Amino acid sequence: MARRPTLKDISELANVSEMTASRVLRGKGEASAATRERVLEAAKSVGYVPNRIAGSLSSKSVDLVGVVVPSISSFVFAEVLTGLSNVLKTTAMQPVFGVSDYDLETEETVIREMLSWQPKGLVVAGLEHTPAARKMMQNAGIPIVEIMDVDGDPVDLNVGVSHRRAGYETGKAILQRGYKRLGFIGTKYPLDHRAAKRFQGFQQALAEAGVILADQELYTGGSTLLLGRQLTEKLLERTPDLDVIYYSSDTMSCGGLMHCIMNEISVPDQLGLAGFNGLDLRHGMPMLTATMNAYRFEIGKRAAQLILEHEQSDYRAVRQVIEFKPDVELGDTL
Amino acid sequence: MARRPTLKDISELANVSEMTASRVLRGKGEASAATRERVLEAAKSVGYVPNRIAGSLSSKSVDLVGVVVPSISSFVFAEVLTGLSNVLKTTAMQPVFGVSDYDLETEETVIREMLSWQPKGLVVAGLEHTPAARKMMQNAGIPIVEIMDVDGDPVDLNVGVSHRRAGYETGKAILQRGYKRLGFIGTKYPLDHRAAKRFQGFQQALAEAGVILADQELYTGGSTLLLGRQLTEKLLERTPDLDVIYYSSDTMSCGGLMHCIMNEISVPDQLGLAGFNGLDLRHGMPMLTATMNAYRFEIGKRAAQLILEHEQSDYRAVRQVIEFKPDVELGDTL
DNA sequence: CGCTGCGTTGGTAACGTTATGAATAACGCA
DNA sequence: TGCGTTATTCATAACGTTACCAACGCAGCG
Repeated sequence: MARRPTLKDISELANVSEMTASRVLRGKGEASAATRERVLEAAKSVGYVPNRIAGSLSSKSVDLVGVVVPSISSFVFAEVLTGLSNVLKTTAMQPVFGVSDYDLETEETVIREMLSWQPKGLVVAGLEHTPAARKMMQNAGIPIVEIMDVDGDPVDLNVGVSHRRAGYETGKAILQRGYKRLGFIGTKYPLDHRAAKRFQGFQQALAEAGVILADQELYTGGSTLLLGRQLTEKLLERTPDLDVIYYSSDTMSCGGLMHCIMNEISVPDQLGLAGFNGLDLRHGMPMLTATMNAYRFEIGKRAAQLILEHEQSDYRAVRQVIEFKPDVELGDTL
Repeated sequence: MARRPTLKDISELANVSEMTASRVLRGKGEASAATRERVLEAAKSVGYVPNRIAGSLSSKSVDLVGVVVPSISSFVFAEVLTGLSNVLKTTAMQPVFGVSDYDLETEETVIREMLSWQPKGLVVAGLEHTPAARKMMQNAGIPIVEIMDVDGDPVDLNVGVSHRRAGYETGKAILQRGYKRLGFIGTKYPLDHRAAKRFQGFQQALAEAGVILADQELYTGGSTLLLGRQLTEKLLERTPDLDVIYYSSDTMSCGGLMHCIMNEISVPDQLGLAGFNGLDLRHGMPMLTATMNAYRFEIGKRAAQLILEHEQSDYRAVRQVIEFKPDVELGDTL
């Protein structure tokens, strides 16, 4: 009653060796119809569930893929995970998730935790890690895919977009549309390295055009519509002559749009708005906000595919970079 | 070079037994400062990562909690996972996720997969499962927490809200506000059992008041703002005299609100709107839509806590139900 | 100086499964 | 009927770690 049934129980019930039972249950190798029948019957009767831990230890192979992301509450990573999971579910692989909370020390712990399960591959968000984490990943002997960002020095495989480029291109597009008084609303670094890179790229575009950022508003924590509304209001109160705002996320820029609608600020004439991510949310809004797609779903998919492609026993890092190069989408708000 | 270092390598490097090395690395039991030093040094020098598979097999205990949800792209489950992960990260437990895609056969496979890792507990969304899945969960000998929904017969532990009640209460609230011509926009069952239950509860409230649903629009797939806008438009075109619409999700009702704003339909006078979930999104909108909170975050938290509380070697199902009973929040749109 | 006790350390045997190659049974053919 | 083959089946040894208990060495004490 108490103990979980093991292969041994099955084999005794079916009057075969453990080995034969194991083969029948896994569908590997030959077995006579009669034996197969008896084993299957025995397994069913006791509700046998194999012990993968023992199996993996013995076969030295695990059907797990580790995934480490900074957060799961954000849409961004939820979509990456969806892409990943869509690919993996066509195989026997199972994803194991860990959350780093935008903290590199936590990330190191989570990565160690993941690797200790000897997964077939590891997907990690971002290119910034502690030296110890980097070393572990280098020595892991499995494909490591760093995702989202390509601005940096990857350990092994790398799939993402250039956030520096995203900020730069958006900055240029804004200037090209004739805006002069630029504002910025974004997260406080150094928590979010990618947001910081977008800001740097943005600043570079301004610098090249000899334009100075008129004002900015920084926040910590998640992006929400409400916060976007509130910070837009605050920024405009302080600097009423802004004619465009660049947000570090579409959620925030849509919040900004809400503020404009509620206060009859005409977009994009009186105020232009631009965000980042290419979120679906934008399509429900009264106006389509400007953005640059972050290819979240595709990145997840590609990361999973890379791991499947590189699955082999003695793996060595290959340092392949896959960069998606989205264009600025002006929408109706620039 | 090729092989991953094992405890044996460490023990040879540090000139101690494997047992001593193991104890030092786990911080269990005593060891002299000198030995500890040498072992730690050796482990660091070769970048030792323990093999949890072997460890778990030996100690017969795994620090995993299985989680099976229908989808991760939806906010709803992302928040549940956040709550869960927030609690688990204060412990040594690690969540392992599986996605069932709203398909019971897939769910059965995923549950079997999860259980084969001998997790400390299993969290599953919903109360509807295949008979085989139910049986596996009953025999698992670990705490099983069915979440989201309490309208049904749980295998063991159960945390959620009554969706039947949610639909019923919302229906009553709508009628109480004096609305006469009621419309409904929701997902096509039987995919989403919970949405179906909300609809049933809603219908019951109408029936009790002798009111007949004036019109409805059903859809499959995820809820988005855009779809909410489109279906609202379609429904109103077909039945222009509707004075209120109940949506099976806040995402959809917010989309409906967008439609109203863009078409100068006055809310809540000309048209009332009500949704479900208590999504954060609502707070960024020009008006706060009516809703009923689904306690997503709390459910995740509570599920994790239940598993921690019931963690013990020979576990027997206890059949405890924890029901959250949110009130209808009228917001500005009813 | 020998004995007791405690702080350390090590040896051995699991844990439940699978890989491997050997053993057995069954079969076909001459 | 006997032998070579092939189809099944099995016994054994891992896999890397931890639990359990025995053994060791040293300090303190009589």
